[in-house]
Amino acid sequence: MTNVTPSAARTNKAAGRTASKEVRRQQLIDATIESIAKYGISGTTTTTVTRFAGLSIGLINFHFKNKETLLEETLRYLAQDHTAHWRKRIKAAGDDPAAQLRAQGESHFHPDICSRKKLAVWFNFYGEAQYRAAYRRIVAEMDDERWDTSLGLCAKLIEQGGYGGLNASDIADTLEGLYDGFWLNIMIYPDGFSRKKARARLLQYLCMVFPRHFDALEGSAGNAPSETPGARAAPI
Amino acid sequence: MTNVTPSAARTNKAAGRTASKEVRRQQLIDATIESIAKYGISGTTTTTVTRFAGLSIGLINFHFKNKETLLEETLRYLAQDHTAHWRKRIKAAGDDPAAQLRAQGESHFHPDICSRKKLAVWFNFYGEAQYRAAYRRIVAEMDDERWDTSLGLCAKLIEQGGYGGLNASDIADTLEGLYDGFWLNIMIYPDGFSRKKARARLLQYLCMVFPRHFDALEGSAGNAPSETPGARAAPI
Amino acid sequence: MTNVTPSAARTNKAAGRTASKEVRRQQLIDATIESIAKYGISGTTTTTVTRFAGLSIGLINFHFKNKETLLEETLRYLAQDHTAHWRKRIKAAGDDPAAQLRAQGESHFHPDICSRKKLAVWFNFYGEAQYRAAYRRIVAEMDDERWDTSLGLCAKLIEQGGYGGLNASDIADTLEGLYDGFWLNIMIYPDGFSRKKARARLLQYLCMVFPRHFDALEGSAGNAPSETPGARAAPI
Amino acid sequence: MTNVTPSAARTNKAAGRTASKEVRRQQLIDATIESIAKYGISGTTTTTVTRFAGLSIGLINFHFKNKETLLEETLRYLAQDHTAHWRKRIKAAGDDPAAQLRAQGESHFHPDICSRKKLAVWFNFYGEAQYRAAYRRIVAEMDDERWDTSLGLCAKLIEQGGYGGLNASDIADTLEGLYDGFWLNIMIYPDGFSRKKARARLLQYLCMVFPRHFDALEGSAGNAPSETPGARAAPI
DNA sequence: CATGAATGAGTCTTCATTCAT
DNA sequence: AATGAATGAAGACTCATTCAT
Repeated sequence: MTNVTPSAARTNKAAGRTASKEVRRQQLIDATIESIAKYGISGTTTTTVTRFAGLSIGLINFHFKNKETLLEETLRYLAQDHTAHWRKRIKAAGDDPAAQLRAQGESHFHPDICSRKKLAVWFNFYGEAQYRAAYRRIVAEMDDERWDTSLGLCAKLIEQGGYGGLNASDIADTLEGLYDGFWLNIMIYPDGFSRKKARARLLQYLCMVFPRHFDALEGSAGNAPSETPGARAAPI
Repeated sequence: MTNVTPSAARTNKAAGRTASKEVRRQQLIDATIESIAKYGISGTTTTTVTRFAGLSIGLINFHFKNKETLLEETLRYLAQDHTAHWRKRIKAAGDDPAAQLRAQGESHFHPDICSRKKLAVWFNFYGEAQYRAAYRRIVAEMDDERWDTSLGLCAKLIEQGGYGGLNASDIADTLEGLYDGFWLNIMIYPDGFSRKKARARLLQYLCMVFPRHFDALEGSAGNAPSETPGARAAPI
Repeated sequence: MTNVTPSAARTNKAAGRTASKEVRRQQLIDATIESIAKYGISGTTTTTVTRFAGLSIGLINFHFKNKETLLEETLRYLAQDHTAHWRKRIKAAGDDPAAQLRAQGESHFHPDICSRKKLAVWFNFYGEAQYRAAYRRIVAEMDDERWDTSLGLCAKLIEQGGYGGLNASDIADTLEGLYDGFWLNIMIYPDGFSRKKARARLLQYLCMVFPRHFDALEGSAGNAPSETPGARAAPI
Repeated sequence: MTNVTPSAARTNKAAGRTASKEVRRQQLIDATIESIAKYGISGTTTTTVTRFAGLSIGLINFHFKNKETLLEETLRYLAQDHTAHWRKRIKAAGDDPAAQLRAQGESHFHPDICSRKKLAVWFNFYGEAQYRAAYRRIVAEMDDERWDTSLGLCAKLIEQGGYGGLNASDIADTLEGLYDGFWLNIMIYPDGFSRKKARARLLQYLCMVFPRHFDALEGSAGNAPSETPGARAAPI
């Protein structure tokens, strides 16, 4: 996401009448993320978005059918952004399924993906998902692919490692829970639960499940300096 | 939560002008939960709430300072409701810390707590938490107590079981992640991820971590009929 | 229509919070007529209407579903107002079909019905009728009843008078044309074509068609002082 | 009016950058008529007009001072179109005043003039005439000439035929009423009142007024097949 | 206590007009 | 000449809150 601050806004304006349709759309989507992160979906108005984008109000309805469409496109962008991220990381991890699973998992807690801003936006959309079919569809598509990939990798590990009683589907479900749950905790308790802790807990879990693939040392290494021992500390 | 259906609404009205302040407040809080579950926080208006409650619009501002206060009271009610539930379950579990930890965990996925309606409300509040300090405070208070209790129980188990490398705080964090993550998945994929599955996955995890306390069989038992094998199935 | 002038508006406001729903609705319909007469349908906004009514903008959407509904109700009111007027006049005309036909015809040019304000409103609706089925339905219902009545009266006169080659339907069509055409001319050329002239021309036509029922003198009497001899004079 | 269909639109575009100012103006006026006929004046935007014309939005403000001017020019075009039509018909009718009057009258109901599209546009402008002096001026100019011509012809016939009590001005007024009234009825009840019927009723009236000039047979001939006997049938 | 009509600030959306290309 | 992205004023509609009854 291009970093659009009020001062950057002026630059956008300078880009002015030349900017291509695609550029403007992305500008508005970025501004929407800023706005939702700051004011929530219900506090996000055409005015807040265009103010962040440094553009005039009329533009939202020019580049998107309406505000609702802008919100959906924003969610879609976030989903594709995330999916593209872990796909790239898996590819970069080589052929080892263990490395791939770890790469996928750690992608969730990478600063580019797991910023407070983006988490806030995600949970705003989750809140609305219950009664917005369009949101659910977008999220489900992303989750399905992620889950399927997860499942495939777990299955390979189980086969490779001869892990007797394990069920790949169970583990994929648990991983999914950890990803989402850690996200929520990072969002609500940024001082008590960090990305680093999340990665460490994730590795610990993988070490426990697939001991012959994940080195216990690694897990405990990630674990080491428990930044905030004791209570979860003050929330945001 | 009292079950407020439109037909029940009429009954409320019949209770009429004599109802005590406390009754009216609870009636409005229940209606707020209904409304948020159905329309989300942003779609919840004084009108939707009072319609669910079968009362007149003027009443919200009579019994609560304003709509915002009503929302906060609703969140507080949910938090206390949940806390009371697991406290009672722990008490009922006797003196065994393992049974207590399990009771606390399973409380999260008990139908009274983990209904689709309530989950929807929770995630609506989480969505807004980012920029509503009042919500964060209410949620944090509840979470802290839960986490502390969790931590204490894990510590006891570690001591009892002589589990070498384990760190109670790590496990409490992971449990917290599983609780929240499973909630999200139950909410978004009610057909793909059930309360039953959530309980099974939770027990599996506990078996893995505290094998000398939780019987592996139990875990696999809860695991048994994987209702929807394969893909996560259609969302809501 | 109650005469709502800006000064009267204040009185409405005084009537204030007590006014019954029916009264408020009529107040808004009256204000809509004022507004359309002054600014046309396209120039009629929620603001102009409520300003004429001396009420706040929010009220339109409280008493009517939306602005469109208010417009339809206004047209319906005008149609019913007109229909009620000629029905009453026919009744007052006794049993003579000639007197009844004349009464119906003259009703169109009675000051209560054929005011510049109301004509302006009628032709605004006619302009939109082409692509608003709702308007057409309302107008058609009124017109059908009027035409049927007209037809029946003409048939009686033909039978009574032994008018050989006449066809009641033809005459009803011609009368309908005269009513509408004279309305348009009165509206556009108030100085060149008056209600009085319209009545006179109507009677002339009736005298020509039904000479044994309508006295030629009457017609020429109504004709007498041709206020603006020569050209049609300046428009509005 | 050139027939501008979407496919023709592309051709216009092809005519492209070389088209003369006059051609572009007419193209826009034709598109305006299409647009008003379909969406009404209030629904006619720069976008609907340019879409019908197959041109870009910027052009309206390039070829006309503003949208209002385009509307006035469109009305002026319609008025001149109509005037030119009956003038040509009168000329073609030879020297007989009766034939000329009839020619003028029938011009109103000629398919080129009395199309549903054009009627719709006329009545849209009449609706706005009340508060748009510019429209009234344009309409009045056309009407005055028509009325004067009508008056002259009637005067000649009265003199020729020795019609005793007749007043040319009265008849011109009545004719004007019939023209406008029949137009309205054709527009609103295309299935119940046709151009053919309108011509027949007009001739019937002329036969009645000027029996020695207009053959009764002709009138009854035009009358003959009353397409829809009985009620006026469904509106548009 | 309770009601619900009334208020008006705030939102989304439309659209005539401008202007850099 | 022509284009169409950009602007922002103005419109319809929503809804928390007030208050007379």
